[in-house]
Amino acid sequence: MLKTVKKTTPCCTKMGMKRGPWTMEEDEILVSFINKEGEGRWRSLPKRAGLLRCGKSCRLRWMNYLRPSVKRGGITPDEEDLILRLHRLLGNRWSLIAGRIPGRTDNEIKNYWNTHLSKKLLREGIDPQTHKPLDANNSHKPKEEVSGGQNLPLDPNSSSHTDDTTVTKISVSVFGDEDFGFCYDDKFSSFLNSLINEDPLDSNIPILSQSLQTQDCTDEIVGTSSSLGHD
DNA sequence: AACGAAACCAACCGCAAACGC
DNA sequence: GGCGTTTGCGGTTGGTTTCGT
Repeated sequence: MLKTVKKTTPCCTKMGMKRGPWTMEEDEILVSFINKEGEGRWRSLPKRAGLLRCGKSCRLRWMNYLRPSVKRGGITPDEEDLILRLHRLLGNRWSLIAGRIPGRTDNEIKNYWNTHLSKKLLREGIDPQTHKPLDANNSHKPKEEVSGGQNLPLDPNSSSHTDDTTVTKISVSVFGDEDFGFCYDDKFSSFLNSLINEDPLDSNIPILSQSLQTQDCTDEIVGTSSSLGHD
């Protein structure tokens, strides 16, 4: 799987690289540089901008804090509801979830989930990973193990993000042990949109079925997993 | 007022896919 | 097609703030 043993580059531990919280001066330098030169080429950006930070750190700071589109402030109830629904569907695919919530970053949503929502679900007796009642999880092992499925909408173990841009497997066992198979991203996107625009949880099942039925996903289920939309 | 515990969140780390030569 | 580099992701850490005693 891994091509070769890669020399990791602990960029932030390099000599002279600054770490920790960003100062206003650094923020200003980064913002004005990106406004002038644009995003990208993160690795060389610090040098070009005159910052004593690693590229990763600059990118993170920009993406999570400095971008003009980043919305600051508390998560609204609507957003919270959306996060819950998307997480039930997608699992810990924070960037995917964030992509559906304008102005919110994956880091912010991840933090909000870990500090608020997962605890809230636990208080309500719901497993934050499976979104099933805790009792149900304990009393009987779900049968998706038999079919190779998992409790999570998406396989938590294979946490690879391989398929985000090509193919996405939706195993919506949460909604009743159904495996919807593989769908290409545009289909998945429209499916998510339908989910977002529709209301509450229980009504999602027909929505899922309907939207997926119309998307001839089954064509992609068999035989294409090896090509996975590449080339 | 002082202290410790809990909560919060920005930032870091390591991994893997995507990209480019 | 192979290989090195860059980018993006999710998990985790640790510093700061808030809360309770």
